[in-house]
Amino acid sequence: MARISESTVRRLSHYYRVLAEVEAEGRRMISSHRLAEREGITSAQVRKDLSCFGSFGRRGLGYNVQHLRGEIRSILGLDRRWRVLLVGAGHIGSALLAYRGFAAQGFDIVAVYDRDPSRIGQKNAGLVVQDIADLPRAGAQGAEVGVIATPIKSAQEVADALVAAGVRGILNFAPRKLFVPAHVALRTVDMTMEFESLSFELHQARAPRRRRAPSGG
Amino acid sequence: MARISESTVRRLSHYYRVLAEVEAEGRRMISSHRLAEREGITSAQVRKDLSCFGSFGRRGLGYNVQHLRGEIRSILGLDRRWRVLLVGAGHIGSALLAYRGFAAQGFDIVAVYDRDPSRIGQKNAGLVVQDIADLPRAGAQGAEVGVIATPIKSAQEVADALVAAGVRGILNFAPRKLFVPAHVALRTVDMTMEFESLSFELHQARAPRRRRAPSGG
DNA sequence: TTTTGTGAACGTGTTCACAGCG
DNA sequence: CGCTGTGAACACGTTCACAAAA
Repeated sequence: MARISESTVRRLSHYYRVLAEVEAEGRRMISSHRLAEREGITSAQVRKDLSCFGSFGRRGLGYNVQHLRGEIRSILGLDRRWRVLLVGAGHIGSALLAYRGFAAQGFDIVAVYDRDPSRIGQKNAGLVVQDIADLPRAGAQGAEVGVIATPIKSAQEVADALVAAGVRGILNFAPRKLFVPAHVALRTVDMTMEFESLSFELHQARAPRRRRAPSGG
Repeated sequence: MARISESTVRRLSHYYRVLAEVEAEGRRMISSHRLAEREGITSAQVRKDLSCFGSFGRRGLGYNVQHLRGEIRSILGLDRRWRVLLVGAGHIGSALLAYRGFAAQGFDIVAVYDRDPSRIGQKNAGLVVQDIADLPRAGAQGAEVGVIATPIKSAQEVADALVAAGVRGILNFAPRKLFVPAHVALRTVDMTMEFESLSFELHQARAPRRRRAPSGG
């Protein structure tokens, strides 16, 4: 199997969600064209993405919704459960704990850690917040994934601890680049960056081609 | 000025944050090489990105940290404030309200809306949650940005309402593709997708090149 | 005829490599 | 000599266009 691009995987995620909707609507088949339409991309892109993993469609008919959804679930590894360690019981951490969507997709938060003594021992969404000093023992829990929801300055340190605890993947919500060994998968959700990117576009829209003088031609 | 790629803008965000750190460390100058190192990219990339907007460095010396940071702040439009409407006072919405980082970067949430009667009228981080039915009047508040922190099924409808209310940019936290007019900037933060992308990579790492038979060659 | 699957063409973003300046 | 700024080379992802299958 050829190398799969990050963009393809992202779109697979989208297809998966669209297929859930389409299945709920009661449709049995869907063409690459319709699938593309709902994602705002081209049908060729859809077919190319799917062809990385096999031939799931039938010429002249399209794709069987239920079957394709099952295939993508399997490709994305969503047909199994992942044990997750959450570090940081602040606003974002609490939001993640409360969000039921992750459990629905196979991610079970099995432990929560924090550094703040006032949070340690508190119960949050059914889990008792543990001292981050106990994290190294977490490997024994068999968790494969770590989520970092701490302030920026602790993020790299926490990442190191998670790696030492034996996780194979990290989802980082702190807005900074983290360095992890090659065998550890890393994804970063950087809301700050999205805000700034939005700010850039809004700013550009007002003054699309300024050079030096604000009043100049 | 040539068209700026999305990736360049994202990296600008990163440079901006690194420069803040570097400035706090008391350094006066920084080379593209050092800047790149801290972001895990190449120095050519840094220079190319910056050259889209001007010549901020000095050959043989590098870039003045404070000056470059100011330039990027201006490029990203962070030297002004943006008025933000938040829709959805659930877990994510509350986390955003409580997060002080946004205000620090120029984003002021000026109003919060929800559909749930049990939330409407409640005070959240100093703001009274308003009925989403009152959103159309929001245009009068002069808000330029809308944040969608609602469940998936309401997201498109809320986007339409925000556009009608006159926002020029939307930051979407609901995991689905939204359709907005061309003059409205849109960014989506899709945590679910990041989880699934992580799941894919972890899954792949286990069985990197399977075909059909799990036991076959 | 409809729609997939895919090589080829195309466009965009990244890296290289070096001229030019300090 | 050190480091920036940048055209040229390269790699990668997207779109086109069509043969093959239903």
